[in-house]
Amino acid sequence: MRFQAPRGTEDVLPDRAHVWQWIEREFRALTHAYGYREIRTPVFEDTELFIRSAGETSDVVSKEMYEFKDKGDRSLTLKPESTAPAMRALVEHNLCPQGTVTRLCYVSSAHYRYDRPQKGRLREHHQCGIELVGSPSPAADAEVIEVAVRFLQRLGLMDVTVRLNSIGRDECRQRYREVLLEHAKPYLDQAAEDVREKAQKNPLRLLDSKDPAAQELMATAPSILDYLEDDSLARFTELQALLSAAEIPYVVAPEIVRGLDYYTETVFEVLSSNLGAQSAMCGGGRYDNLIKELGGSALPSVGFGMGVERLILVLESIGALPAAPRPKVFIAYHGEELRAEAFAIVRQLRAEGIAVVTDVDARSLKSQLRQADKSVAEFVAVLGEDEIASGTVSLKHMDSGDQRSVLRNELAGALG
RNA sequence: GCGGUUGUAGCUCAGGGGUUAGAGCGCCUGACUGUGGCUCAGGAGGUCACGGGUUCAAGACCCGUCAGCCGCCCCA
Repeated sequence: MRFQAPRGTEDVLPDRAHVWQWIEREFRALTHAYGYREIRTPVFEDTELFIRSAGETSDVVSKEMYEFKDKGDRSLTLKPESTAPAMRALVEHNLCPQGTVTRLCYVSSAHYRYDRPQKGRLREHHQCGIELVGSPSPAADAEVIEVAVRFLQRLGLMDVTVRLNSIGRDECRQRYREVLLEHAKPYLDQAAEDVREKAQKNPLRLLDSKDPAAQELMATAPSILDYLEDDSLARFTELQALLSAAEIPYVVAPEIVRGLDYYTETVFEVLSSNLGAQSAMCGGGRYDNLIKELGGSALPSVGFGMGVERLILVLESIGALPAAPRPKVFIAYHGEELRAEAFAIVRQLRAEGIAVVTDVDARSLKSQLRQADKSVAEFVAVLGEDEIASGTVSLKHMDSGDQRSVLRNELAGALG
């Protein structure tokens, strides 16, 4: 019986693992510089947590949850997103006392959504993200967006542009929905059943529809920005000023809407043309009501999530993946009789923290050189009868081919 | 969840009813029995995704399942 990885999941193989390590290392370093502290939450949560936060009618909750009952008859769900779990933990452990601001991040956290897989869309995927809790200031939004952009730039994506919008507060959205439905009435009257249903559930969805007829209609639709409350508009304006001052490239995109119900005011995303239909690399926004909804105090907050698999696809498409780390030296030896002697050298070098590979099978010297070549080790040290006699090794630099004789007790230094 | 498309060696693919299924790359061994990459020679490696059916005969045709990909829905 042969098995394959479950549908929509991917193995990270050794040739790629260093890329993940690099992304995680860079993300930790950057978020640390901004004062974010890592949080790790369980892979599953009470199902109700996601229903309350993302919203009963959201696609994530209504059709994409990995929900199951445990042996104690509890309804649990593999987390489809990380904001709600992080905020659950924040409330549970009182991580953000009234009047303070708390910065949290998560690194390659696993997420599960039961959807039809395609390139860039998996049933298990990973996100790096941050949450800035406790501030209503547009400076908080600006900081979060800045972290996302600086991170992508740091990885080598030099032309990233943030797409930015404000969807206001509930009252504003309520009014705008009606205006939008009215505008779309002629279109909806002759639209397909599922389109009408979708419009009924969430009229804002019409805005980013890919249907040409809908797009044409939306081009002449009133903008939500004209319906924002005065204070929302003022905050949105100030956010743009802050982004400009920080030299964050952005465009206002009134059509963007997010799929989770908890978003308020600022929403944003970063797209890439290298991802096909699943073009969003990063998405986020403000959620001023969520924490209260989860039983905490009214803490206005903002955050983003970034898809690691999608990020890697983009980096790969522009040739920006880092080279694999190289072993420092391959210890080759001539014949099985010299293996113990070779291993003694190997042990000594490793004890000094040097990355060393060697052959366990005592194969021919030619074979060992080939192994060394494949391992991309920087050096090969050859140990044979002659070297034993003189207390040396023959040290070969693999890139140049230069070879010289080095005393055994000077080997570690010669590798430097 | 809907529509389409593909599945043959580790990888990229050829073979589209007729003996023991092929190529390139990769892998292993060898070409002065102490030296990688280049070249040459040899070798290993396949339940032709899986299960059923049609046929004298199926890798090929039909049905189902599983999986990948493309689009939609949605999203990271």
